[in-house]
Amino acid sequence: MSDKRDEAETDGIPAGTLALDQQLCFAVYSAAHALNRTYKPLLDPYGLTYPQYIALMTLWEKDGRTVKALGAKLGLDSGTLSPLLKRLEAAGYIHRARDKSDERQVLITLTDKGRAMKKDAVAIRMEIGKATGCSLEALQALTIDLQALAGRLEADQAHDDAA
Amino acid sequence: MSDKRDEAETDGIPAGTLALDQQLCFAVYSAAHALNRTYKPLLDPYGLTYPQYIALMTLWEKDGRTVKALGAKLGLDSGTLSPLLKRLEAAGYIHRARDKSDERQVLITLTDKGRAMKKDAVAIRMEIGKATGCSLEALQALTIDLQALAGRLEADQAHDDAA
DNA sequence: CAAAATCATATTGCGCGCAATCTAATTTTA
DNA sequence: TAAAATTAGATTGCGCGCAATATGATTTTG
Repeated sequence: MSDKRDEAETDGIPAGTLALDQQLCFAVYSAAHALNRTYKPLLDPYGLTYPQYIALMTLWEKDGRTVKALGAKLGLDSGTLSPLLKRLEAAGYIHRARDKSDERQVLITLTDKGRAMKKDAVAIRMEIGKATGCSLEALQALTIDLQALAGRLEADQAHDDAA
Repeated sequence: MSDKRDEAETDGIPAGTLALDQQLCFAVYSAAHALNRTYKPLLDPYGLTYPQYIALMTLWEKDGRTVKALGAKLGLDSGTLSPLLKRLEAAGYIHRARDKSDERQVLITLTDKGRAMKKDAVAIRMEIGKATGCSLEALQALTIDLQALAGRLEADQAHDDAA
């Protein structure tokens, strides 16, 4: 009667039907939490959370961004970034200042402490790499696949917004 | 002087040094947010959040779990699950009841509404599949890689706990 | 130039995620 | 069996993430 792979269920929906995408979304969900939990003990000594650390990373790449530019890079809005950046400032990692030429904008710049943290991040990077237990090639391939997935999902959302 | 791929920076840390793992952790972070945002408009009509939907999925797979068993499956503790399950109960998707043979445990069972939702999930599944724009094979490969990554990260954490 | 529209950021409210703590039930052990 | 230890959940507090709203600053329009 029913296929071997999709065994019948009492509700009439084969057991395998929902499996794949559920597995994907659950796998992304689980991997994000697992990474978060791996970073936590490494960042706790610095009083940093994982999202705060990610924000610092983008500033190491290019300092002096506006809140909006940071938000575009991180995919976060001011509702998330404003309080996060206030906490990063209170912790001494960044400085916030209104742009004199356009008072609507707030420029985020690294402090000495924020720049110094970049050197400590090298050790954190090695710990994470060790925890993943993956080769650099495998991590790179996975990264590319994830970027492609996120890119297509975002494009799809942009498409829906236009409709 | 410096290698072509790792151009020197003013702080002495080559630009490429931090890039790879940053890209991976950021890619996982971004993909999780993108998936969440893709699910949101599909789940809003049902008054469900993405984590609530994931909890329902695990109950479709096996109904009548305890809170602890659900937490083990989802990687969540009671601090997250207790209020989430109370909201799922208030929305009419599940029923919570103390186990008569062990009053410490709370058994979570699907209501008729909760079981009926499984049929609607088929349409949601197809929307997500379309939004990813990936072949089933590609999604499956990505899922396996992510499961492997999460598995190794969790094993690493368990190892650290023992130390 | 003044009113309207737009833009950048901040604030509020709600739900998730986690650590820490609390309560009640069960099991261990002395 | 009584005391101690363990277990399952619930609660509290804090930070993230997002929608909705508010506030000023700038730009556009009439």
